[in-house]
Amino acid sequence: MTDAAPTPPARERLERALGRVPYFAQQPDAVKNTLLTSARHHEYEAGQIIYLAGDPAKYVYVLEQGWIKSSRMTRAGREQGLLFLRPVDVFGHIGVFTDGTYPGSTTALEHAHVWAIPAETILGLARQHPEFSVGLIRELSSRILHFISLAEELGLRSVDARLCQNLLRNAVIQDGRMVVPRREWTTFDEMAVRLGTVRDVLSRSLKKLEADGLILVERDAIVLLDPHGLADRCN
Amino acid sequence: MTDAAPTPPARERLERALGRVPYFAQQPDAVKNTLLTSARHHEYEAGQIIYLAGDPAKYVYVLEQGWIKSSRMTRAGREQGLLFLRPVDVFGHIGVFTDGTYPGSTTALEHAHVWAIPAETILGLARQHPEFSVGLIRELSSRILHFISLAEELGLRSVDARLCQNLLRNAVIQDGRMVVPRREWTTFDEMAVRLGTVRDVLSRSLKKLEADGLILVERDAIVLLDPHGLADRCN
DNA sequence: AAGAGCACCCGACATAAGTCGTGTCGTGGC
DNA sequence: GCCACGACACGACTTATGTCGGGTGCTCTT
Repeated sequence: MTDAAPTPPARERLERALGRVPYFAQQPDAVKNTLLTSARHHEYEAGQIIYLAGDPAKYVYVLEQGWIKSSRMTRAGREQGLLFLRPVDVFGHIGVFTDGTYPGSTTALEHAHVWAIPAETILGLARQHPEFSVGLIRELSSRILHFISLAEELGLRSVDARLCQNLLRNAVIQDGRMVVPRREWTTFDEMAVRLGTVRDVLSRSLKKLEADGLILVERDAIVLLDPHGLADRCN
Repeated sequence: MTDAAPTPPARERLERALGRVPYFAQQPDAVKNTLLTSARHHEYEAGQIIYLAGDPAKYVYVLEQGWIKSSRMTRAGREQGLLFLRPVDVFGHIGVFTDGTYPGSTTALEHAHVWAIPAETILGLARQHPEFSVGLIRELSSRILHFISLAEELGLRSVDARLCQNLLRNAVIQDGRMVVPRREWTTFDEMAVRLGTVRDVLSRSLKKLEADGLILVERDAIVLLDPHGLADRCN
């Protein structure tokens, strides 16, 4: 983790990053300037923990580069993924607005650049600028939507169904094929965490889908051969 | 469902109800007056549906009296409880701040009185009054905390563990005993919905706990004989 | 008093999910 | 080339969870 005051080039990067954050791009200059001068740059290596569940929530973060996950763990070591974040997502704000501790742990999945904004700065802006608050409200609401879906899936759907749904949700078109790209960190273990299960079970599920000709698991991608058939199994 | 303009006595009831809503009591008079004049009273019978998941989110509701549940269902009829609300909780706001449709269905568990506030009123207040927005932000954040816990429980904990946790969480002291009160609508089916399982499984879990001397299931309450032993099973 | 409906019980069962031990394979360091 | 390691495969197994069909007792109605 490195620390640096936002010197001109850094400030530019931050400005560009913030500009891509939904609802924050159209904030008045006063808000933007406060954010620009208060944010500090941090860097994390793959696997490094940014904060743990229960840590005091001193900062709200903006993810400039790299993927990050937020999760909760049991003593036994099982892990439930809560969010997988990519640029330019905001994280850490929930803790700031509730009891002052982060609700989940956050880990860098790959080399990541983030901007840390002090909690008081955010709270101050929210109190003074309605348009900033409304942006936060929208951000928080859409996150609730995400967690409602997560709870529904975990409570009502089988691992197979969740897998199919996740594949379809993360699919992109790549030279004519429908694929879910796999990064270096997209191991079976990580995918299992995302689905709320363990590697073995996920592996079996994938095999089953592959045997049924619905998908093709390659080193750097999962090819969706039959999106329609996959959709059928989401029930 | 009945409709009535807030005549003086009604307005008083509404005022009292709003006064008990966290973060809303200390709103400036302008905010309070807007809410008081725009809210309409509705009544629902036990089992009646207030809105379904996907309905256009025209109102934000304040629950004045009675219990309400919010849930999602599969085609097959299985149901996952998302929230169990009691006076004076707010509901329906998520849909207003996202895509304009309610994310879950809401059902009255018993005879219920609610106040419906038009979505535009809420949006307008949020844009104009920072202190109102901050109240909403806190409300939304604490709801996120709830859903994170729900997701964690569903993903990482067994039905037994969830049951123990829920019993402890809902326990109250009643003439010296630690009990979870049962209302008329607290059937095994409803409890199962809350835990994200089915009646039969819940029934077995309860039997097991009873056989082990940890609890006592009575008609109108579940007595926690050994809270410490229950806590051990929450792992 | 009979009948209907509901809440719940119970045993048998099928399937889903998680665990464990071992083995393979490719990669990267030395 | 050798070795260590991490990612993944596979089969055997246990346990958890959900489903089904039938049965009991209670309450409310008529």
